[in-house]
Amino acid sequence: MLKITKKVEYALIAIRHLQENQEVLVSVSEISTAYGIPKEILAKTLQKLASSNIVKSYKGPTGGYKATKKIAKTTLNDFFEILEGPTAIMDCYFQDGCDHLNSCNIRTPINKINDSIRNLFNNLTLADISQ
Amino acid sequence: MLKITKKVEYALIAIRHLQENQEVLVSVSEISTAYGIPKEILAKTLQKLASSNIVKSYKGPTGGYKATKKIAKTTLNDFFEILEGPTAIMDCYFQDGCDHLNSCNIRTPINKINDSIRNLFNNLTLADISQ
DNA sequence: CTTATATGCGATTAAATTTGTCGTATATAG
DNA sequence: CTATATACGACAAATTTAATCGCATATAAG
Repeated sequence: MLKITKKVEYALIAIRHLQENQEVLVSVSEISTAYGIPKEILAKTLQKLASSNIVKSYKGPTGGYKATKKIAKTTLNDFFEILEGPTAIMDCYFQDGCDHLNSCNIRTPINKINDSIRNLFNNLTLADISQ
Repeated sequence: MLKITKKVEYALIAIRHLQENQEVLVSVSEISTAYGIPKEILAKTLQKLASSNIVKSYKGPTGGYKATKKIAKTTLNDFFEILEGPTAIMDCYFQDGCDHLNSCNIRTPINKINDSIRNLFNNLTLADISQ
């Protein structure tokens, strides 16, 4: 439990690679072969990052991806939510429709844990964890 | 991602129920029917908590479980690790044998995130999240 | 001392989630 | 025009999690 997904792992790898090669455009294939990551998954992951302007994409031959200045300022919480949706240790934190609401005796603990984690991730940027 | 498991959820429910009924022994069946939790899973979960002395068990008819004083002092990290093993957002944090070690460019970020989470959970007790 | 009821524990099956693949469309440099 | 890149949706495989089953051990009560 409390594992990050491959999508997030791949996104971190890609972002760091782009940051280390800011002067050129890097294609999905290059990153994919360099780190042994399935191309299609990496492609989709970078597409999500591109639509959130975390990276910038360029189409066509000689196209590829480029790091943006937004990366450093992005919080871990935003980063995770771009890729995976709301940060919640249980679905009932964001969703309604729990069957056990009347007998539920763990709302307070669940909310406290969740708030702590969200607070942690909202106060850590991608720059913070990079060095 | 970053979800807690049902085992942890059930353990939290059971612990809180035991704390609210400290004067009596409570059986698995009682908790199971009160909250609509599968009996066998709840039983195993409480067995783990019992072998870590988070709760105390009594066999035989009229037997059941009882909260202990250790509960309040237990950190979230210990609690999670009793039920789920080491807290790690990626397996490579605790295990060896990663194929990508040479090309891995995210060790620092992964370790920083993991350390942050472990630090958070080591400084939160079950008492802290209960009120 | 037998019986009913509780915990203790391992193996197996079912369900859900995550991961990876495939196919197709669109943009663009040469 | 063609080759190569991103963009996006549907589907399949693999892994993880959740739940079930079966049997053993302890013990209170008649």
